[in-house]
This record gives sequence, structure tokens and C-alpha cells, in this order.
Amino acid sequence: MNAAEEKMRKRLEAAGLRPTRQRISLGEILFGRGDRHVSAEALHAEAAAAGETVSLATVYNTLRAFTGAGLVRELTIDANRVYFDTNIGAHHHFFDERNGALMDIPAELIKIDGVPTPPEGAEIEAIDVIVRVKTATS
Amino acid sequence: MNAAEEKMRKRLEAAGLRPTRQRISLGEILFGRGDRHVSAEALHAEAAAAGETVSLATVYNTLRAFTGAGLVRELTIDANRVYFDTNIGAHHHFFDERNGALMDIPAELIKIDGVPTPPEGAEIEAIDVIVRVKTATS
DNA sequence: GTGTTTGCAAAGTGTTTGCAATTTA
DNA sequence: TAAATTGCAAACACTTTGCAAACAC
Repeated sequence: MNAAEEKMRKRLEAAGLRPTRQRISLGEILFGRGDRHVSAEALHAEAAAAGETVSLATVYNTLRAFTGAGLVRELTIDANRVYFDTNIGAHHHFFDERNGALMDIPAELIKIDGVPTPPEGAEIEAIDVIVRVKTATS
Repeated sequence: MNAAEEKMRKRLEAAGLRPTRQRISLGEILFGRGDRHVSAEALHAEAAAAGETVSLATVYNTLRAFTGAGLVRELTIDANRVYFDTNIGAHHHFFDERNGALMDIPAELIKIDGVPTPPEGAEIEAIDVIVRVKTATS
């Protein structure tokens, strides 16, 4: 029995999710190597490349389940693709419009002042800072 | 000859766009009343409500043309819908996740410090701050 | 066993495209 | 008249859904 697999199984149980074969596989890919930003499509491809059999629908289901359980966070950065971020703490992003690359910016680095009081009855959920960059054309 | 229409015609010409009937109509709706945030679908509905005959495809074409000409700016805020902002100056946004409402925050109000140097060879295009709020459930 | 999850294929959204007809300069 | 624009319907890319079979507890 693989140790990483066992650990993932526990992590899913702790989050109240049934540790199915597919969720364990996807979890290992997502959380196995530091912070990641993935689209459903990309995760599906990675799973396939790793020899795991997981349908695209299940990848979507799983990512939604992980999001609901707080293991992962949805990012809105590109209008035609949902990204999921395995870093669930507060932080910001560099987004390279040329190639779609995303890079974390630790929350402590950026100081934001002067955010006005939200409209009557609204409460601030999150403050997202996206630094859009373009790499020079080669 | 409507004065507003004539003005819009000139504005389009100045931007290097042919002033077609459809572009003038859409332009008047977009720029006629202060800063606006619209989706293609919403603009199409508004045009229809105003009695203008414009196909949805043309609304998309026009918004793309306006974006290219710098009359309008694309906003990435919601993963399944593109918004266009008639305010092309630097500024930020409140976004109400409950009802999709968008509200401008003047750039001068918010001070951002500590943005790290972008990765090698990349240049900062824009810094977007999105303050996500939720109105209390009624 | 009972309720959950999977996976397929079909349906759904929002957006783009091909192309003939129309319009603009 | 030449080049750009329109509008329809079809094509697209991404995501969700319906439902029967497989699985977890």
C-alpha cells in the first residue's frame, strides 16, 4: 500500500469526502507537488498521462467536491476556463496573458489601502489582485 | 438627423471604425449614460428593447471592434461571461457574487504597494483589483 | 443493502465562424 | 466597385446533467 495514497485517503476522509479511487488519484496529482493551478482539462490530461482512468465528468465532479470541501479554490482569471488553485490561503497572482501562465504572489508582499466600504448590506468576501503581464514576443 | 447619432458617428470615425447603423446604435446605448458594464447578451437585449435590429453576432463583432479601438475594455470577473466596461481608465471593481452586479472603484482610492518585479522578460500590463462582496441573503 | 460516485453520451452555455447578401466609402 | 460589415445558422469549447452500472460503507 502506497504511503502517499494512504495519506490522501485520510485527507479526503477528514474533509468529509469518500476516498474513491478517482479522488485519490486526482488528489495525489493536485497536492503531490506544491501549489498548483490547473484547469479541469489539464488535470484530466495529467491523470491520463499518469495511467489513471478517470472520465472528464468525474474530474469536474471531483474539482467541485474539492472546492466545496475547501481543499481547492476556484480562480477567475480567464473568461473561458475555470482554474483551480491548490493554494487556499490568501494570496495574489501574476497572469501572463501571452501564455496563460499563473504565478502566486504571497499575500504579505502586497499592501492594499483605501478599499472603500462596500455598498449597503454587502460584506467583503475576498480581495483579488491580478497583475497582468506580457512576456516580450520572442 | 439626431445630434447624439451624429456625435457617435464622429466618434466611431475618429476611432477608425466605419459608422454603420448597428455600431451607432450600440455606441449610443453604451456611451449614452455614464460608465457601464455590459455583457454581449445584455447589450443585445437592450438594443432589442430600444427597437434596434442588431443580431447577436453583430453585437459580438461590435464589442470586439470597440475593444480593439480602445473604446471599451474587456473585464474578466466571471468565468462564464465576458463583461465590457465603458470606463477605459485605470480603476477597480466591486463584484457582488450574489447578483453579478459590478461597481467601479476609482483608481485613486486604492493604494497598492509591494507588487513584486514580474518574472524575467515580462512587463506589467495592468493591475486589476476585484473586491468580491456578498450581499446578505434577504 | 443503501446511498454515493462514476462514466458515458446528450444537452446546455456563451462565443466564434463561414459565407452570401448588404452596406459603406 | 472594392472592401468592410451584417446576420443567419452551424460549429465550437467548456461545463453540466440524466441515468444506469459500479462502488463505498
